[in-house]
Amino acid sequence: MSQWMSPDERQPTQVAQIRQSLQEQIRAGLLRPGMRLPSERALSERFATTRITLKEALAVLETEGQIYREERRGWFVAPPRLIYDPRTKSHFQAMVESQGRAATTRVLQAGPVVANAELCQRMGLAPLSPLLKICRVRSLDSRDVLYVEHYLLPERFPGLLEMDLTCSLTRLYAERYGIGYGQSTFDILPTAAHGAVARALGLPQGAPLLQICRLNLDGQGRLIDCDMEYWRQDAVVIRIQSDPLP
Amino acid sequence: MSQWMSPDERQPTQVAQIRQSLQEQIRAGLLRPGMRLPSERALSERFATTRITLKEALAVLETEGQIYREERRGWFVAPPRLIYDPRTKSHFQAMVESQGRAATTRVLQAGPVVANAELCQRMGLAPLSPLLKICRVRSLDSRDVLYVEHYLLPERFPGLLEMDLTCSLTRLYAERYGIGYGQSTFDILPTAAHGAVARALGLPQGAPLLQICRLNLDGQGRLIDCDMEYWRQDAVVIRIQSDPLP
DNA sequence: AAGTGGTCTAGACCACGCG
DNA sequence: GCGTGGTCTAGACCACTTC
Repeated sequence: MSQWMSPDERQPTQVAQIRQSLQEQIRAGLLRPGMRLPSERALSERFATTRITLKEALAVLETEGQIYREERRGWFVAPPRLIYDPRTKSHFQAMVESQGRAATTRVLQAGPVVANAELCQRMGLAPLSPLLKICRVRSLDSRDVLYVEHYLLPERFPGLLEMDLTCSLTRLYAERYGIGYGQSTFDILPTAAHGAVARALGLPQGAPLLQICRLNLDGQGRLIDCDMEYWRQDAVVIRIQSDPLP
Repeated sequence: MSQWMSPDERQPTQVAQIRQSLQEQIRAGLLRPGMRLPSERALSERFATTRITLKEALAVLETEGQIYREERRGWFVAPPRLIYDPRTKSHFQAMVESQGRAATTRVLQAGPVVANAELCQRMGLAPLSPLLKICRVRSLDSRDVLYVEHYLLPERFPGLLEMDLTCSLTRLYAERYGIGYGQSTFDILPTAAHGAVARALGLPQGAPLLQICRLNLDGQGRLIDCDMEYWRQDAVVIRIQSDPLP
């Protein structure tokens, strides 16, 4: 019945030892959240190894979300994760502040676009449908952690582009258009940073990300919008409390 | 208002080109789900580069979940993802079969343990509390994709270890102990493979994983168990449909 | 026995950040 | 202009899988 657990733990690799060593320093508080690590060259000397091997250890810690990088600026110790329940629609600012932290929002782009194939499929649209696209970056304690693309049906939101898009879109929907949320669907999956997302969050190409695609319907079951969220994966933990499904 | 999108797309790196090339072959169906890729050495020759660079491209595709590896066996094209709503408590087999796929379960270990610090905290237990630990590996179409550790309160489940633990624990709870689920809490976060998890799923140390920690209460709000799930991150997409929270 | 991925070495050049 | 991370080269040995 009970099976033994691999009797011979093989000796740890250099990568594992370096990872372990850095993790210990972080846990002990010697390397504090937000602090920059020494340069890769300095670390590789200190651990008597090459940069490649050292980078491999950093990559594992990055995958675990214990450290993060800013492109060409260096490696930093990850602050505590934001607790995020995707069902509490947006009010990003309120959610962040209720956890004792500071939020800001920056609009990168806002304008009409033509839906691409993936969006048409997700939103159930006719090919080449027009949409409004709003790109925003949101920060947690002055650190950019979230890049969001909102895709809205233009006919439901006339004049939206002239409004202040740095605040909650949920509030704009409700107060200016009388549109409230009903059922929503979320897809959560890890992915890698590319193009616009990588640039917006200051990540190198290929860095790990947590993607959340939300499809929002109104009280009558009609489509409101589709949001593509890309989180720095060290910055967040998805926490969902639920009663069981029927 | 609208900001231009980085006017000069810098020329793609070798890593990006290799990634692009492999992705295209996969999308076109020339490399089919489950197929093994050529060896790293063969690929690095074909792309006229070194193994390190080639491996970097494979690592990005792995992060995206387009390919996966089996330790020392090679790289494979990822099959379609299982759609998983963590709120539909277990019945792993039923969930898998309803999506037209095949499930199996293997018990690695089952026995009493002493709760570690993390578990005491998550479950709100006194230090050194006794628990029952059940380790299982679950496969999708003959591929091991999920490693689960269940931690149960021993006083609620006398004699459990003598039962057939390859089938649904949910069913055992209900049929043999009259215990059903009430509220549950899920934490979802990407992490890296280590030790027992890596061995159980045949992953190299440091490979990306999706961790889901579930804390299950019964109808009276009393703790039932805590499950630590570790998914191959290419094998699953978390999909949650929900009405908005009050 | 041959071939594979896992691990590691010892460099190099470049674009960019920062002072 | 210096140091940084980002990218890349050209090898090597070992443990393990597969034949």
